[in-house]
Amino acid sequence: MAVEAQTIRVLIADDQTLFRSGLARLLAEDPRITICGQAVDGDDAVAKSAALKPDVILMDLKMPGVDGVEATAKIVAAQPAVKVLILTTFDTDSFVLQALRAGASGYVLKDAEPAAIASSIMAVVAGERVMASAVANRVLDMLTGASTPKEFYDGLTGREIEILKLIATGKPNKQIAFSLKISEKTVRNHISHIYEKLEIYDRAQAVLYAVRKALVEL
Amino acid sequence: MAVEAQTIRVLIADDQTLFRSGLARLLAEDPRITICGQAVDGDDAVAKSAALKPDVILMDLKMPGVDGVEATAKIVAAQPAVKVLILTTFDTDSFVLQALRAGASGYVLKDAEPAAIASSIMAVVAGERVMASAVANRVLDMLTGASTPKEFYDGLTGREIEILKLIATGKPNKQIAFSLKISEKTVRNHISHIYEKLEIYDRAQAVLYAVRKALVEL
DNA sequence: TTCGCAATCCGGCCTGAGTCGGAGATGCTC
DNA sequence: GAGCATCTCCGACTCAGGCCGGATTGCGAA
Repeated sequence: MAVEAQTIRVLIADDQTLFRSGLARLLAEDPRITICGQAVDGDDAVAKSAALKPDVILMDLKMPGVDGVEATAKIVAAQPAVKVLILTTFDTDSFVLQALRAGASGYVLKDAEPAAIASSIMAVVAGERVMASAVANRVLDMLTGASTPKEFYDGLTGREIEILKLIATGKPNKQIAFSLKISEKTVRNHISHIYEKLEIYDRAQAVLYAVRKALVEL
Repeated sequence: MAVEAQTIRVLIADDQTLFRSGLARLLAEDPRITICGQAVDGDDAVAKSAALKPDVILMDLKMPGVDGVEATAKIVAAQPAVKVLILTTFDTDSFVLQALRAGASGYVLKDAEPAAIASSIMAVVAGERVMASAVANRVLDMLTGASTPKEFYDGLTGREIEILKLIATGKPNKQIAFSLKISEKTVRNHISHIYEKLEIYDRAQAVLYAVRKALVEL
């Protein structure tokens, strides 16, 4: 008990058992850290967080069912004192920002050194925000750039992103127009602008762009 | 030395440092197993395999540059005695079969229990083939079904899959026809058949199908 | 051998998609 | 107020994409 009061209590949320176990084992070697539990998906993370009241949650973004972003939002809302540290493979570009908006204290890449994870945990407990370098620049650009969330999708406007998402679900223009309650011609104009900005030529490439940027679920 | 002669020497190949380290730590606890090295990509795996001569290689499928399938083929060709055990997240459906064709001794899922990994390692060393259940049925169907690799992609023929892959890279029909040295009309006919079999209506959905089935890289 | 299937090709037909030019309505910024 | 960006709409045009019918070759199974 006296020991636990001094160590950081960490909850690991990741759907891959092997990764979770390995990470738990690695972190357990650090005397400053205690693994207080493991969660296999977003719902489980929310529940275990409430029950175990950890200091820090290591949260994977891509999980079945309730994903990391949603789980982060719920946990932060219910327990503001809990720090959420996102674990990402980095190929899910856009979700990192969403997670930070949802209240995460930072994120680290899955191919970081084990020691770096421990350091990051200590840092967020101290109230700092931790950002792995690669995406950090863009995040900082967003924050310093007078909160303009632009230029993240190559200058697409909100409406264009909205339409791009619908394209990427396989919907034809007519259905897109119906969904957004606008004319089909307008949809086509938007799409033309999208192609221009992304320097692509047709729908198939638009779908690929969208999945690469993780604008749609697979 | 006497100890090493009795333990299984394992090489881990995975691009995620954290996963690799965690797995190494987990396996190191099993007295029957010794981690003799780690590789960060396919090329590295081939090189370290030649240098370290491990008994078993745990090989991730999705790695930057040379992927697991190619590395497996090279290693099996150069060192037939080495057993390659594929580690997969399971969302890369098609590559599992390719890896097995390339000479892998089996595959295990990344969300398996740590103990199961150790058991699998022991099994492949003993000359067995290890298959995680989920995909195994289909693999068995293929083997028992008089070696007909059909019905794996909803009944698409080889040619159709070939064309579907090209669609999913964003190529228009004309370029597909040129690549395959066939008429564009023929391409369109094949595509019609693809749509029929997959119960879809256009290119965008075909692209989505392909990325879901991991027929194309992102 | 006959049958079926895969793969190849053709031509015609129709629709969806994408381009172009123009235009009105907001709303923000300088 | 002028300028700019965004969102909206329209008409008209072109063409790639998708569908249908029909036909040939070759291969493997019945």
